[in-house]
Amino acid sequence: MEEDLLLLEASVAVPPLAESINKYCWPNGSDFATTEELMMMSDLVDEAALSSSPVQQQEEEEPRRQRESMLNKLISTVYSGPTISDIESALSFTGADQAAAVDAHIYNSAGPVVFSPEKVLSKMENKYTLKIKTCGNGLAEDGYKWRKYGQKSIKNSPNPRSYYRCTNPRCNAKKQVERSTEEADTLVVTYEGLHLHYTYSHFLQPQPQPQPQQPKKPKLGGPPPQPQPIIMLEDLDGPAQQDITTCPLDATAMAPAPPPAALCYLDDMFQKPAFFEEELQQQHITNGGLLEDMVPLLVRRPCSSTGATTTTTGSSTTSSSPQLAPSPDLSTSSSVSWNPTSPYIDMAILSNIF
DNA sequence: CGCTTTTGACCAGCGC
DNA sequence: GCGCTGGTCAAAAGCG
Repeated sequence: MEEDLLLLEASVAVPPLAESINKYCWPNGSDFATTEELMMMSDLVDEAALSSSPVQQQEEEEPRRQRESMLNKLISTVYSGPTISDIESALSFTGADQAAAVDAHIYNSAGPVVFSPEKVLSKMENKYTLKIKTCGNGLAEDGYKWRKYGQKSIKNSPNPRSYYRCTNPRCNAKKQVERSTEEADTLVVTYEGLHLHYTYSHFLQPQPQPQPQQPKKPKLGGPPPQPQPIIMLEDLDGPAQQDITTCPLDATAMAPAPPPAALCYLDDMFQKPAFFEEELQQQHITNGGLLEDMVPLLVRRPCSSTGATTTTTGSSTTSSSPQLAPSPDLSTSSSVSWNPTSPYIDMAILSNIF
């Protein structure tokens, strides 16, 4: 493919970038570049173009257009889920519910609109299942703080199912966790409902690095949480797992990788640019940082080709202290300390949205 | 003391 | 209507 050669040429022309591109190209050793990786590559190549001479830039203008076209084609090929416009459509309700109007405001490019979470939930699929590889420690973190409110033994399953609810009083997100019967080191986590907030600790509460080790609850007893769990997103509507990702993830970010449509926005957020933090902080102060504040930030902030030096360092200092059920079967949730340097955004939110 | 987990009871949905 | 099953409630206990 000619366009592929352009990418390769760009990486060769700028040696430092070549390393970076190699880092993002198939970082998990697979032979398939995810759309996220493609977008990262695109940004890196854009940098190469910007660092070139004006003449070179002019000469590279056409290849760049071709590349963008190629990326768009690839994205449209790889991703068949909801698009940004779908999301905006889903969020752009002019609800008659005045209570909802008071409680939830979002903005789009056309100005403020009223957003009714209930209507979004009814319109969008708000339940999905994750299969989470636990690396032997039986832990699964997703950046949220959960409170366990029940546990039931399930028929034809040797493992009990635990029920968790988001501790945020304004959030009705829930999840069910049970250990897979097929794979002992895999947890089946079913998320239900939208988080009406983001994980404050990730964006707003910088923590000292390295993060101090938090004491673990005695009943845990196991080894410290280890990074790089493997997760797979499973569509409830079908038995087959979607080929979402098997990328290693930070243990503090046990959440599905975002579908590609969100990638250009996520890429920006991973940088945590000053404007973004400031905006988040301001909105957090004014109304407690609800999801409806988060979403417009995602939607309003289009992909920027400037400053796209994504560094997914993903240091994993999981200091969470989830409590185990009496049986040594599963353990997720609770008391998450999000590593502020982690590149992983609140994927649970985003996966609900996208 | 406040928060979280545990666990039996209760409830609702579903199939027969 | 009845029983089964999954989901939720809430009091008690545990923990820091």
